[in-house]
Amino acid sequence: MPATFKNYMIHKGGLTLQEFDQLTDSLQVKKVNKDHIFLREGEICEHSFFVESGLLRSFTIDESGKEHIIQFAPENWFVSDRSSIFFNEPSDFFIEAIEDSTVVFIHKDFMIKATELSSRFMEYNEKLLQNNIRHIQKRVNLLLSASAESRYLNFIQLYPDLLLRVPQWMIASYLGITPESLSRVRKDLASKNFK
Amino acid sequence: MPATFKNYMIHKGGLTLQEFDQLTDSLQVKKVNKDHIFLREGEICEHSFFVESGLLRSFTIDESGKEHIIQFAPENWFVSDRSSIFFNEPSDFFIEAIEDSTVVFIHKDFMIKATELSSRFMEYNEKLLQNNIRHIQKRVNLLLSASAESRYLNFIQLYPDLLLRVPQWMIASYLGITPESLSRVRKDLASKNFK
DNA sequence: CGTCGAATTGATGTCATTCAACTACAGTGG
DNA sequence: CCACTGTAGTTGAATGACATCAATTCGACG
Repeated sequence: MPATFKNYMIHKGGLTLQEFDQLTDSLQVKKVNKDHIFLREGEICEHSFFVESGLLRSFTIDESGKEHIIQFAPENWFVSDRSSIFFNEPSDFFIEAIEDSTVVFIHKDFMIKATELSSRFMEYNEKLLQNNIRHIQKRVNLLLSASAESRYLNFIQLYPDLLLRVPQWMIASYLGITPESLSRVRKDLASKNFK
Repeated sequence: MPATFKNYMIHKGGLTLQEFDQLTDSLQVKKVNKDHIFLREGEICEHSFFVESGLLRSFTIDESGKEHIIQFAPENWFVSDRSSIFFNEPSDFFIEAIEDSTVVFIHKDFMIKATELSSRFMEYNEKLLQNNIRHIQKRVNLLLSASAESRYLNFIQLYPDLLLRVPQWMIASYLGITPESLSRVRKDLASKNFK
């Protein structure tokens, strides 16, 4: 019944129709409202989430109460706390809907079973992992080397679609700056581009 | 002949002695001097490196010519550019010895063959990957949320042994600050602790 | 002993934060 | 329909954290 997810698993994940149908026990599709919380800090993450429609974010809250956004997950993205799932540890972060969304809850068993069932899925899964590493690694690099402005420019070229959908203060949080600073960065850029 | 590595693969990596011996074609042990470069930006990474003794680092160089240290690899650590190996892409970074070192060159075939040979090794390998993600993720978090001082404190409790071996300007580079700033941070900490 | 890179220190500059005020707007309840 | 409220975004002024530049010291090593 999760049509998008099913297609995704079959076309990109390397599962056959029959394999997929053996795994549906570990899946649930849910419609949730904006602000729904899927995972809280301290909980052990039991599911990955696949976004069929809508938009999720994952974020931490530091000792001083500030939020730091780890990742946005729009349509056809996965989000979860891999470490929490894999090592069975309490999660460091939160996962929340920032739009009304339709989300597939993928129980951790799904991945295990799918991996046993299909070597092509296993490869796909490793590819996801590797991609994830590449992605986070780039982010570390940016944070180490780039100014707020160039991080923002990088953001808009990586996620042009999100610009319109994500409130500005969340983008600031993703970039590691304050909303005020982002506002000023944008002002600067605007003045540069129109003269 | 790489005794430490062999032990490591058998005790932690889940390989049997016989399995390991089938794979030695993909291994070479080399002694290299300080400043030896294992990988340059733009090259495709063909090996993982296992440090038997000594100390390596991986780092990027940004457009303005500044180095940013990604990782230190002391004894019994692995270092490589996973993304470059996995996706067959030019590497973003450099790998270099910062002490005279003995290093096992692990050709990318090793991992592939070992994974086919042993499901226990496969699990071990995934664990390495997951650990890697956890580790980088924590770093992103620190960079987003913590001051230079607390990043330094975090560093010394994570890698107390490296403190003595790594020149200070490299630690600064790892933390994403200038050597001058790190010097001042240390001065501050010293004055706090002795009064 | 002289040289070179690492580390420290001081003076100054820059970028981003903080705090506060203000605008704009969407949602709520009277 | 309008006032009330709360949140997002912008702007300004002051502050703070870290960078930059330059000078000096320190220690390792040839």
